[in-house]
Amino acid sequence: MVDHQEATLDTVFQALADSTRRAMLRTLAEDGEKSVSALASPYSMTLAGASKHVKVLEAAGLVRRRVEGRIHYCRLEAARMAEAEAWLRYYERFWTRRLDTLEALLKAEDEQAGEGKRL
Amino acid sequence: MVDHQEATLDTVFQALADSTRRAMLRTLAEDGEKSVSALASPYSMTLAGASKHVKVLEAAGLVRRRVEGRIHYCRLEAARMAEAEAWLRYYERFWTRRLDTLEALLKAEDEQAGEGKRL
DNA sequence: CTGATGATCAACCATATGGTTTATAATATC
DNA sequence: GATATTATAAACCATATGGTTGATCATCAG
Repeated sequence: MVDHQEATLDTVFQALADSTRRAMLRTLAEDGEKSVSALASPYSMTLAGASKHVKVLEAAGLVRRRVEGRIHYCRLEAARMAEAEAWLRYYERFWTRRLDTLEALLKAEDEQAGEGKRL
Repeated sequence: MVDHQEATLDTVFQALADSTRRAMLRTLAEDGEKSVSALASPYSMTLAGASKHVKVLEAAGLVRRRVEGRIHYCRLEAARMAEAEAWLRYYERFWTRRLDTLEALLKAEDEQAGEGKRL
């Protein structure tokens, strides 16, 4: 059980340790479903290269694929990030002494990302 | 600036993508300062191997080193995790949506069934 | 000074990673 | 059927990674 979780954290953190893949996840978060070539288009990289990145994300459980004809539609599967975030959250108490700095960071991130999410 | 942040996320996530290094960080969080060999002792690995892991953590800014005589004392530098956690936190809404929905459901049910109910 | 200890460095090895090119499979379109 | 489009697969390449062994350095204890 614990081993499985450790392996999951390995693959998730590994998948996140590449800026192209992180940008792909961000695109999926913003735009919803996208084909592989649509995901690939922003990058100066062959389609085959981008396809491999998508495969890494899929293997990490961060992306789900739905094949329709010759098009592979990808969508974000964010749940897998929960474990990673929980892992990091444990360490929050070690940096929250500088609470102001953190709060500023999160607030900036929040305003940049979540528009009109308030109820 | 953004590039620098991306590079930081690269190295931090990369450093976290190894269970030995994550365990070392946990040890430092629990026990405070530890020497390199003390950090290495739980693992069936040469001291040189463990030393390389410590170096990776140090390069990622997750560990600080204080040399005293021949002993290198390491301590956790958790602040660097804040960016990584902030990055992940953006995606929280994609996995908590189900919880939000559930919560709304329960709240409606609660209001319909029992008045003045405490949360 | 001698020897043991804590740690790094350098060289090496096997495998993984990020990328390419070329080929192939599957599906649209003409 | 012929051809173009979407995507993967396979082979390859350079570099990175996780680990080892052996040498070296610095320091502490006799």
